[in-house]
Amino acid sequence: MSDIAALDKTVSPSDKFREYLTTKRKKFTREREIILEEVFSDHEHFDTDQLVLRLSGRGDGRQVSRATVYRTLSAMEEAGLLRKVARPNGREVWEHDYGYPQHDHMVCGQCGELFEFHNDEISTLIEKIASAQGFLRTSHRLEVYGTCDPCRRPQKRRNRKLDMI
Amino acid sequence: MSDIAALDKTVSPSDKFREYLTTKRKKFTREREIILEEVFSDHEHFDTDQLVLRLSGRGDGRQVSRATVYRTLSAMEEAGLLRKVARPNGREVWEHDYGYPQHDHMVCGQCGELFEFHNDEISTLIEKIASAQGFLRTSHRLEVYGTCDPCRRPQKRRNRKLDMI
DNA sequence: GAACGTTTGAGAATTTGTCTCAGCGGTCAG
DNA sequence: CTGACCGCTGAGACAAATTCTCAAACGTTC
Repeated sequence: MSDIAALDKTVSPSDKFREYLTTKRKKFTREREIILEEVFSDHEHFDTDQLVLRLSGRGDGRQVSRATVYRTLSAMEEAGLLRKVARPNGREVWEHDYGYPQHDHMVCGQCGELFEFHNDEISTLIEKIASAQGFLRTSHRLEVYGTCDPCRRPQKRRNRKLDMI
Repeated sequence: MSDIAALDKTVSPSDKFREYLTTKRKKFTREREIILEEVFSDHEHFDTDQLVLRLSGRGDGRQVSRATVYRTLSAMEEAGLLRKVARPNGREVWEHDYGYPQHDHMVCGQCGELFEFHNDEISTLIEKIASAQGFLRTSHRLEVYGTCDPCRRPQKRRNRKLDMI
C-alpha cells in the first residue's frame, strides 16, 4: 500500500523539514532526525503515544524524550509534513501530509478502519460555498461515517476490531 | 385524529432519550433528566465544563456530579441526541443532533468562531462518492478551516482571543 | 414493596499534553 | 577551525480533561 510513495517527490521529507527549520531559524538536531526517520519509515496512521513507544524500543541506544516527540510532531505539522485525523473514538492520529495528495476519509463504524479517498469536486464545491460567505478557506477536514464494503457483506467473515460483548 | 401520525413530529428529546435508555435496559434517573433539561434549554454549542458549571449554578438545590455529566453526555451521544464538533484549538464542543437539520461548520482560525452552514450538493456528492466505493454512508463531519469575513477585513480590530470560551 | 441490577458522588487515578530549567550542542561569524 | 550564542533536550513537575472505584442510594421489575 505504500510502494508508489516516491512518485514526484523531488524533495524528501527530510529535505522539506530541513528547509522549514532553516527558514524558521530552527535546528536540525539528531533527535528531530530520529523522529522524522521513524515517522516516515511507514505510511500508517499513528498516535503520539505509539510513536513514543516505538522510539523507546529502538535498539540503537538513542532515545528521545516524550516532550521532544510532542514538540517535533507539532513542528512537522507546521512544516506541512503531517496532519491530524480524528478517529471515531475521539482520539486523534497523525498521518503523512507530504508527498501525498490532499484526501479525506471514510471511517467504518464496524471495523474502525480508515479509508482514504480523494475527490476534486468536493474541494471545488467547498471552496465555492466558503467564498460565497466571504469565508477564506485554507483547508478542511471531511470524515464520512458508515459501513465499509467488506463489513456490509453478510457471508464473509467481517472485520471485527471493535468490541463484542 | 390519529396520534400515531402526530408521534413522529412530537418525539421530544426526552422521549427519545427514554426510548434509548429502555432499549439499553438503562434507567431514567433524576440526574439524567436534569442534564437533559439543561442541555436542551437552548441551542448553543457548549463544552462539558460549561455545562457542569451551569448545572452547579442552578438554584434548585439539586446538583449533578461531574462524573455523571460526562457519563450522561456520552449516553446522549449514543442516543443520537448530541454530537461533538471540533474547535480550532483542539477543544471539542457539543451540539444538538436531534431536531436539527444536518449541517456542517466553518471555523475561523482568527476568532475561533464556529459558523454553521447547510448545503445539499455536498451531501449528495458525498453520498455518491461513498457508494461508488461500496461504502454505506450514515453521516459525515465536515469542517472548513480558514478566516471568516469579519476577520478578513483590515483595520477594524475584530479579532477575539481564541481561548476565551 | 422487596430484590436486584444500575447509577451516583467524591475523590483518586489516569491520560494526554505542556512547561521549566540547567546543561548540551548545532551553527555560523570571524 | 573555533568560540560563543542561543536554540534544544530530558526528566520530571504541572495542568487539564476524563475515567475509574466503590459503597450507598435509587429505579424497575415481579
